[in-house]
Amino acid sequence: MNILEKITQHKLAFSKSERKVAEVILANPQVAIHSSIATLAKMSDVSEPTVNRFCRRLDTKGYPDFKLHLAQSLANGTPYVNRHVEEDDGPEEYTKKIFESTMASLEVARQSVDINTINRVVDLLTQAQKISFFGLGASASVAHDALNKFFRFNVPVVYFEDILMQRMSCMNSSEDDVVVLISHTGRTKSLVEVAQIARSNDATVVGITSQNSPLAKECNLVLSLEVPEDTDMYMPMASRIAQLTLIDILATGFTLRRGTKFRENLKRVKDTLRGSRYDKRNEQ
Amino acid sequence: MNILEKITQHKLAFSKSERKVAEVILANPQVAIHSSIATLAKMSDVSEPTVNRFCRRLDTKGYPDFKLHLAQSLANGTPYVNRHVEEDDGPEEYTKKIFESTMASLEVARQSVDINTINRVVDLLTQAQKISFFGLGASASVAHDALNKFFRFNVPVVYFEDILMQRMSCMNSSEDDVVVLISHTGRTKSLVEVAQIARSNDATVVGITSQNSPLAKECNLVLSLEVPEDTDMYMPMASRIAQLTLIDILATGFTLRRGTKFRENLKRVKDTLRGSRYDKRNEQ
DNA sequence: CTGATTTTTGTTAAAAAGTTACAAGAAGGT
DNA sequence: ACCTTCTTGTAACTTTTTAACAAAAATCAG
Repeated sequence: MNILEKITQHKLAFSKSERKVAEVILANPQVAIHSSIATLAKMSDVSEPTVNRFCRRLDTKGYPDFKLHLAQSLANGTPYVNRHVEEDDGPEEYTKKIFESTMASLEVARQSVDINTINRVVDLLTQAQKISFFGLGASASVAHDALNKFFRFNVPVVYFEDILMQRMSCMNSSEDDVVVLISHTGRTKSLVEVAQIARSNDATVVGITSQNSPLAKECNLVLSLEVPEDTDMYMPMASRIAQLTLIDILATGFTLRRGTKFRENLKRVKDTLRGSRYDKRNEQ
Repeated sequence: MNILEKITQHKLAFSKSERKVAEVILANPQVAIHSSIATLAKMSDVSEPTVNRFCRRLDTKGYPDFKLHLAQSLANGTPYVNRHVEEDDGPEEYTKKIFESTMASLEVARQSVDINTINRVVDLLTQAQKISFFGLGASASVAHDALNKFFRFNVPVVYFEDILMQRMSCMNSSEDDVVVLISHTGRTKSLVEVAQIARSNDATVVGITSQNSPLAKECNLVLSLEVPEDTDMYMPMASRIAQLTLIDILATGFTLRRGTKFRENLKRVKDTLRGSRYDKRNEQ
C-alpha cells in the first residue's frame, strides 16, 4: 500500500536508470512531490520518459498519479492513539493526549457500534409514548443531556437523578414507554433494578452499556459501546463522550425519521431562545 | 491543516461558482483527486479557471498542488471531516457522519485552544476555596458533568441549573472562589448577569465560551473553543463534546498539579462505589 | 568474439493539462 | 438608472506529461 515501501521492495526489479530515480525519491520524498517530472529527471540524471516508466512500473497511471500516491504515503499516518497521561506531563502534553485519546476512543466506538440496533432503537423512540433517560454518577449527565435533546421533540421525556424517583417513574410505565438506561460498566445495582422494574411493567428497556453486563441482560435492546476503559484518572472520560455521541446519533435519527416539517419545529424551538439572549449585533 | 475541513470553513467566503466546486469535491473527494481540472470543471458546471481560482483561494499554488493537499487529507491519519447530515441519509450514513464530525470538531478545538489559559485556569482551580459550575440548556449537562468530576477532589463544588440559585450562590461568593460559566454562544443574558454578580463579589470568573461574546467580556479568563457551529439539527452537538473534553483536561490538570498522593485518593473515591455494583466475577 | 536479438534509454514531437490575460456579465451601492 | 466592484468565462499561451521512434547498451547463441 505504502508506495515508499513498494519502491524499496521493487528496487532490484528496476533497471539501472530507474534505480537512480528511486534513490532520489527515497532520499527526499518531500521534494519529489513538489517537483515536475522534468525537475525530477534532472535530479536523477535521467530522461523524463524514464521517470514516467519508473512510475508505471509501480502500478500507477503515470507521473501525476504516482505523486498522488506518494503524497498519501507521506501524509502523517499517525491516527489518533490512546496515550495515557504521565505524571510529569505539562499542560501542552496532557491537553494533546486527552484530545487525541478522546478522538481515538470515538473511532473505536464508531467501529464497534451496531447500526442495526441503532436503527431499531430509533424506531422504538419515534413510536414511544414516553421516553425516560436514567443514569447515575457520570452517566447522569449523559441522561441529562439526552433530556435536553429529546424534550425539544415534543414527546414526553423523563429524567431523574434520584434512584427513588427513577424507580417510581418506572413503576408507572406502560407498554408504549421506552426507558433508556445509561451505564458504562453496566454493573450499577440500582440501575439494574430499575431495568427490572421497567420490564415488569412492560416498558421497553434500552441499555447504553457494555455488552454482557448485568444491566445488558435485563434490557430488551443493548447499544453497546466498546470504549477502552478510562483507567487514567479514575474518572469516566472517553466512555461518557462516546455515550453522548450516541445520544446525538439517536436524536438525529429521530428527527430524520420525522421528516422535514418536524425539523422546522426544532428551529422554532431554538428561536424561542432569542429573547433570552443578547443579539448578535449587540456584540462588537 | 486538513484541506477538506478548510473547504467547509471557507464555504461562506467562496463565490457562487466556487461553492459549486466545493460541493462537488466534498461530495466525493476520492473522485476529485483522480480528475483533471477539465473534468472537475465539467462536473461542477463551471469553467476551468474558476476551479483554479478555487484552489488558490485555499492557499494552494494551483490545481495540482491542491490535489496533493487533498490526497494527503484523504490518506489515513486525518480522515475526519465535518460533513452535514442530509435529508435522505440512512442510519449507516448519519452514524458515520456524526462520529466523524465530532472527531473533526475535536481536532479543530484542539488546535484552537490556548494552552496558557488552560494552565492558568488549572492554577486558579487548585487554589480555589470553592468552585462553581453553571450553564444553562445544553451547557447545563456539561456543568453537571464538571460537578461529577470535581466533587471527587474534595473541594467544595457547586452546581445549579436554577438561575435563581446560581445568582444567590454567586452573591455569596468571595475572593477565593472560582466560578466557571459554560455557554457556547456566550449570549445567554442570565448567565452574563451571573458573571457580573460573581465579579462584583470578587470571585474569579472563568468562561468556557466563544471569544468576544458578551459573556467573555465579563470574565476574568476565557477558555475559548472555536468549534464549527452546530447548524445541522438546531441542537448543540459538537460544541458540547468539546466543552466536556475541556472539562476532562481541567480535571486532569488539577489532579496532576496535586501530585501522586492525591491520585490515590481518587482511587479510594472510585473504590467506594464497589458496594453499589455487581462484582465483575458475578458476570459471566 | 561476432552478430543477432532483446532490453533499456534518450530524443523529438504531440497531446494533455493547467495558467494567464482580458473582456463580458452579474451584483451591489448610490 | 448609472457607476463601481466583484465574478465568471473565453481564448491564447505555457508548462507538463506522454507517445513514438530510434539509438545505445546489454544479453545470448553460435
